[in-house]
Amino acid sequence: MVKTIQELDLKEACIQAAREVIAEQGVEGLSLRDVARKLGVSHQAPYRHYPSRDHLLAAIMQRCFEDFAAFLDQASKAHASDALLGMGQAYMLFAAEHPLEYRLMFGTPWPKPAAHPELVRHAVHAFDLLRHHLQQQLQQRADTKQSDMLALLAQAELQALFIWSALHGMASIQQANVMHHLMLSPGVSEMAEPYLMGMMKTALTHGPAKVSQAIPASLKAAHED
Amino acid sequence: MVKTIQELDLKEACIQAAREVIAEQGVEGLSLRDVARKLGVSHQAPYRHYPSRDHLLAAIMQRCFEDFAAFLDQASKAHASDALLGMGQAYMLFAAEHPLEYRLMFGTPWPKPAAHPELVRHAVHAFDLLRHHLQQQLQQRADTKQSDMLALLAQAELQALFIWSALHGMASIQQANVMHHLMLSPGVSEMAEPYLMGMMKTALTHGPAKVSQAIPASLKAAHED
DNA sequence: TTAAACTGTTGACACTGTCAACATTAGCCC
DNA sequence: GGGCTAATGTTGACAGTGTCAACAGTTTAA
Repeated sequence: MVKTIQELDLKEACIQAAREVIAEQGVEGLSLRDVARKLGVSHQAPYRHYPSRDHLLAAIMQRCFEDFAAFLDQASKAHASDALLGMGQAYMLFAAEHPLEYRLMFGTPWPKPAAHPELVRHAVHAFDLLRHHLQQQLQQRADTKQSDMLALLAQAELQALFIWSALHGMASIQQANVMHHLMLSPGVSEMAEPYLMGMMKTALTHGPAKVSQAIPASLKAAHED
Repeated sequence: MVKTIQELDLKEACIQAAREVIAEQGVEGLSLRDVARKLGVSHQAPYRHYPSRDHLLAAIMQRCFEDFAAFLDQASKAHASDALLGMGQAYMLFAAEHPLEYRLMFGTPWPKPAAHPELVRHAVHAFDLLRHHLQQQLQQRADTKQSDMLALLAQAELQALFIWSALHGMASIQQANVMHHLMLSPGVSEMAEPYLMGMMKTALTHGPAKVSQAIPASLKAAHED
């Protein structure tokens, strides 16, 4: 009897088939039975390789993070003159070209992190690319003066979180396809992303301004009625 | 026979019960049959008021946007000396105190927008608060010089998108509870939000720097293998 | 060779959203 | 009032889902 599943490797084939289903119907439409049908296999076969639907999803998400990190890494190297800008643009490019993968990584409610430590590791690695790059850059600029290494690292992390926030926020907005509904002035939609990049550059150049921490207790009280 | 559903208004009671279920089990765990059980009513009763599960979800999301917009509006008025900062901090406060509502509005895949125009209207309204405020502020600063009204509006929209991106990105990161896994330097986690506010203020004060649009075609090509 | 592990199959269970048909009630026109 | 219609709620069914249990074949190891 000929095996109909591709290449005799069901575990791998599950991931591939699931990614296809996700590409067709979105994450919500993914069902284990669907991938089983797609592979011409009984509805319980995938269960021999993944203890639950969430575990298969976690495996797919892990792949996405690997691809994502590799893409960012490649971009920062290929664009060495301004690697930071390269990474930023690569981030947005990836989100635009792989909306479903991006959604899977950052838009889908995660399974319990404790159950999927590998997934967490790979996700953190993508962040570390950004963190390490910023740290090196700061260190390079400040190496003449003797600087506190720890403070430098902390600053790099703050910058990384800022950059990540801005990029992720913009990518989310673009993915939600919500700009069409905002009735923006002509051209604004296309300028939003380069504008954001410019603002980030300004902020990173000048550093944070002082803000008065002044959310009044009155608001909190009025709100927790 | 005594009606057991609260206050004889099943349509309204559905929304309330659904929000409770969501608060307990998250959006994914919401089922129409659950809310029916919770209200002591047959599993088809909610169907008389909402044509589908998505319509009930849309109604709830709409409520959330109303609350959210009202909260932002109140904050900008209560904090008139720097209304923009007030709105920003209110945004983060709302996300922190109502994580499930926030997730519902910005983290859940939306139902087809065309089927729920009211929902879109309410969501856009929250954005308009920010846009109008920025527009007024720009206009006020520039009224001595005669400025192009249209360009002013476009600039306000760019600023609004920038602010929204940064705030939404940071809120998403905080909600995902992912900072714990990043092994950040001590104190960084708490400083991330005020740091972001400072960076936003800097960017808004100085305006965007020029960036070289230089994502190379080579990357795109290498990527679409 | 024999026992154990791995991998896949069939069948069941509880659960879901949704459709169809039926029952009850409220309101309204004559 | 009587009767018609719409609104509202109920019961029952159907297909689809994730998951558990029991079974069968195949590979591996002792």
